[in-house]
Amino acid sequence: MPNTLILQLSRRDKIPADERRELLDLFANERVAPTGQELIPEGSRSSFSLLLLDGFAARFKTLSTGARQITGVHVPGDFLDLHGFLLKTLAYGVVALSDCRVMQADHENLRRITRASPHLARLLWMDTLIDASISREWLASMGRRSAEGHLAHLICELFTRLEVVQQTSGYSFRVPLKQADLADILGLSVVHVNRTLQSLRKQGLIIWEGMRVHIENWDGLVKIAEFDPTYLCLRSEPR
Amino acid sequence: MPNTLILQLSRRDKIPADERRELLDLFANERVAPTGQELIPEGSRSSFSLLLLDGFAARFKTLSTGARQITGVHVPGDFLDLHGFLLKTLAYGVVALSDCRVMQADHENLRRITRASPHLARLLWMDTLIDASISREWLASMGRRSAEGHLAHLICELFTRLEVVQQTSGYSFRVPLKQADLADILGLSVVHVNRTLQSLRKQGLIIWEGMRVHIENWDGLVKIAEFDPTYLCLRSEPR
DNA sequence: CGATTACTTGAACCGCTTCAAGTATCGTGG
DNA sequence: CCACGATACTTGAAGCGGTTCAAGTAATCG
Repeated sequence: MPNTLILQLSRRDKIPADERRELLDLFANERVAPTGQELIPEGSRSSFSLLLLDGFAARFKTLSTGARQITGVHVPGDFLDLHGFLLKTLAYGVVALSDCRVMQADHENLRRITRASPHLARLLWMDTLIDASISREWLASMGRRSAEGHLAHLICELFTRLEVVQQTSGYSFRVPLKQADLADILGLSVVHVNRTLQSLRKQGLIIWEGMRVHIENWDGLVKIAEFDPTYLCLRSEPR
Repeated sequence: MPNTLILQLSRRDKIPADERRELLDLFANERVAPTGQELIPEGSRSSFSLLLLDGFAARFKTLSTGARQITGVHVPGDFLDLHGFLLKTLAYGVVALSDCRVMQADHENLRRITRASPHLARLLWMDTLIDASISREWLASMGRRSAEGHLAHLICELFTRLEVVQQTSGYSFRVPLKQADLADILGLSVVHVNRTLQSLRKQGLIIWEGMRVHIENWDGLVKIAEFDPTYLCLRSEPR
């Protein structure tokens, strides 16, 4: 079932059949969470980590004003909280942005297979490093890109990540994000997200209708986003 | 020599003497880099990772406009690019913000000791996870905190991190950051950083003169920063 | 069909940027 | 030892990007 994870990992390194089997055996307790449910509460401790099989989820932090900042978006094949394996206490919550299907990997088992297989340990470590790399790229977006560049960059990133897990068809893909979610991702107000989307539409770069996104002009979008996929580490090499 | 690394790690877990020895043996080729030198060039590949022994360094990305965003600040005892061990190609450069002393750990050796000792592997993995956790907290600052809250939060974080490596005396510490560096960290203009600093000073929260910072009112600073150190994982527990 | 939620639009406002100039500090060569 | 240049910091004023408030429209759903 967690084939999307295998798709992600094998995009970055070769994974022998026995390691695939060990990975797949890791997961149990498949369950479904409806849109809006807190999959992992803020500041919680847990004895397992969740793998997202289906849907979109987001890491978030809520400030005292009630403002919410989303610090990461997860697509199928992503771990939601693999860092919880070692950090123990999570400073952030994870919420389902759409209906989600997840499975859990007990930390006990993670500990067992990472001790037994240094290569699997490195692959999982790498997974958390790519996660971190995305956060850094988001920091650059927040700090130094315009609202338009930032949004364009997000669209480029989501498209690229969804392509890896085969959730695109041509330049079209499903993104179950409301404009309010986008606002919390981009650190903008909903009103401005709306206007920024319109600007991208008027330039003939994208079509965003409901939850379907179509990129009309990839090169143009990449250009105003200054999108360079290096940070997503999509080359397969020994890790 | 790399005692600050041990200070950091043992703040999060117990480290047996033999592991300490193995860690210390990892590092070689101590060298000094003057302020402004690029310790690691943008987009580079490397066969070793650097540990910062002394000074301040920063991860940065430069956009086509020439604007620079700093996505992470390093203090003594921090790895500058431990993620390079597995990611291979680094999307970011690292620059010395002050005169720095560094040592290097060959990836070959990292591979050897992480294979031999699962616990050391987990400690190093954890180190990169804390790094990621800081990035996420920075995202929350960038997106949803005011300039004042953001700067206050940075000061709280730097104080806390420097305390771990015993680089504070009371509420005073040395921070070799120019206002231009602060601007690139906070994603603001130099002018506004200047005004925001003045505002914190006028409220009697901090004294920032040259490279010396003194926190006059910790509780007040924590309050406007909404600083909660959970994300720094400062509790010692089995990892 | 009515209620709720998502999206859209307009207008006033404000936080931060930009531009431009001035001051302070410090190292360096004459 | 001072004059000079370079760099960091500071200040003022105008402008813009994004927010906020408020209202209206469209889509969704029991």
